[in-house]
Amino acid sequence: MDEIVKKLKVVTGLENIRLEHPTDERFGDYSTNIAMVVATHLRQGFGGQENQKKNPIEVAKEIKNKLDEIIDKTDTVEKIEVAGGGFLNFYLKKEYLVKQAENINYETEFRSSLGKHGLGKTVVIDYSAPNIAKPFGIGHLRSTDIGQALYNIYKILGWKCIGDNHLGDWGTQFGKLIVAIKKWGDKPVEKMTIGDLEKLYVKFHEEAEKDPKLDDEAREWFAKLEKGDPEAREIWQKCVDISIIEFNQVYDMLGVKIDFAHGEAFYEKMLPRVIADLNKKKVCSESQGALIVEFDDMPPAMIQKSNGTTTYFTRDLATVKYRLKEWLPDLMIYEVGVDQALHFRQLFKTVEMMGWMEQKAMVHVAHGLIRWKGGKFSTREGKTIHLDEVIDRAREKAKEIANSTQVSKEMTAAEKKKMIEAVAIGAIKFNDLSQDPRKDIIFDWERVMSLQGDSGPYLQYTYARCQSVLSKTKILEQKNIGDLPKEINPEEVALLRGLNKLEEKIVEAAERYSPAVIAEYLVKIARLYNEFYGKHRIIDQPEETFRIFLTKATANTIGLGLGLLGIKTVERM
RNA sequence: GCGCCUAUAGCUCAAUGGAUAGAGUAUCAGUCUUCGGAACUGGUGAUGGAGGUUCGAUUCCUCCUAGGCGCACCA
Repeated sequence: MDEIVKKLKVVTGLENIRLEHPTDERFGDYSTNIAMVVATHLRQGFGGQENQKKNPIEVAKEIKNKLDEIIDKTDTVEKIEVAGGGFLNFYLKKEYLVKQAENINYETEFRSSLGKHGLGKTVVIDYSAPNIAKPFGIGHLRSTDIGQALYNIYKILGWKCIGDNHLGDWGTQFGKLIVAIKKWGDKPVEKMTIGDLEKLYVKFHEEAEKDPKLDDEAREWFAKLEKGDPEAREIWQKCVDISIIEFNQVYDMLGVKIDFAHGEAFYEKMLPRVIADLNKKKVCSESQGALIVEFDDMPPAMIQKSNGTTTYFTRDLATVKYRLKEWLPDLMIYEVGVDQALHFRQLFKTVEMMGWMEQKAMVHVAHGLIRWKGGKFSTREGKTIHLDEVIDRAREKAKEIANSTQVSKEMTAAEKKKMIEAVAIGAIKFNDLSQDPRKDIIFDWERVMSLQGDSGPYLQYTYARCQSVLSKTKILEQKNIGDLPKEINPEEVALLRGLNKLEEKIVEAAERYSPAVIAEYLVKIARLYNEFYGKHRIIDQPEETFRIFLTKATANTIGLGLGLLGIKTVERM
């Protein structure tokens, strides 16, 4: 509310004025604590000694009186109140709330208004990044879901977005894999599945514990690979091909599309140049035969191992250099697990030392690790959760519920299958996206499979419910509302207020790098709508026009929000 | 040993330094003469501990406890 802020500045003479939404509906649409701030300042002797004994409520009353004189009350503001502790609460006119909410129903205009936030700016988002020759686990699912959602959010705000899938397709692990394939592989590489490759990799680690010489062999093979040894390159290429095919199936199923998939190997040829750059700027130094970068407050990072091979730190530096040159980004977001926090702190610092980019323009969205409800998440014991299993179980659950509903009986087999798929994937994605990315996530089958309460399907259900209502009304023009009903009930006011927060929630999600902001918001909207729906009839009521308008705006809000989260809507479920 | 992160209801999560700490789930009790019950209404139930800063602290600072992650030839 620019108008209120502007007038508050005039009255108080202060620049730093922020309006917030009160925690409780009864306190209006906006509130400010400015009177408390002013009172504190007065008490401390700022700005005029004669007022030193003012308490916040008196100050608030003074401000309110002055505001009443200069604020135009014909249009937006209904009333201003002074509340308990000295809060100033602003109540907006219902007509104004409705007018705001109408914006949502003009999708083209609404989107173009959203698109002004990031106009002219570019962001590179690094996400998903599964490892070649390893199955797609739920850890990478988290990076994929959150990364894609951030991509969608920045995009709708007008940023030019570049998504890059930094595939783990290079490194000593391939030395290990080659050794394992040559020693224990029981069929040609091209006939192997990703599961076979994983087993060989696991076997390598088991054997290497008994015979440490295997590690040396693996390092040698990686050195060969880096030098372009034909046999090593061939095996490597086949492993990459097998994996990519499988990953693409996963992305198809998830409805994810990533602009580029420059893996680590892509940067291989640029590495000598990067090392030369570092040397030239004297950013790195030699230590025990290796090249390292040293920091004041962090352990050193390794650029080149003593046997001449590179590390992924070097490749990440090359990646930054490439991205800067190619896309000139204003912001770079890395959606990678928190276990790599130190690596990225070192990387960002080094990039700044090189003068390539400021540290603050690089963000590591460090998502928490996934743990079992009971305790640790042990990958060593082979207890990784494969994505396939999760989706299969979600599908079963969705099918079970669908079979008990009336609507699904009216569906064709194809429609039903599609719906079940959307619900299952929606449930899984929402589970990831509805929590603060930074926190560890407790993997709980019951919660992931929950299709009720705070869940993806709850949103899909509410959307479908809106569509059903809209299909039954005879009101044709649902976008705007001519005359308001005489009275707007509390449920309707609450819903209107909620709907009007869509834009600021999208902005907040981008600022906090947290799709969870949107997920939480959508649940709130769905709840407000369902509460309204439970208490008031829509069709064949005097207020039908207005209530259809609310229904339309709710459907549009949920539809747009779910789209940002990468969750499909369904017309019926 | 050093560094980073986390701790909110039985469980899983919310709360830009603000008003009576919100949801879901579980549990107990209700709503089907209904535009979709994958829904709605009500009850029970919480800020790890000790200090500090502030008009005001779940939020900021210090210490303690518990857990997680990381600390050069893995990524």
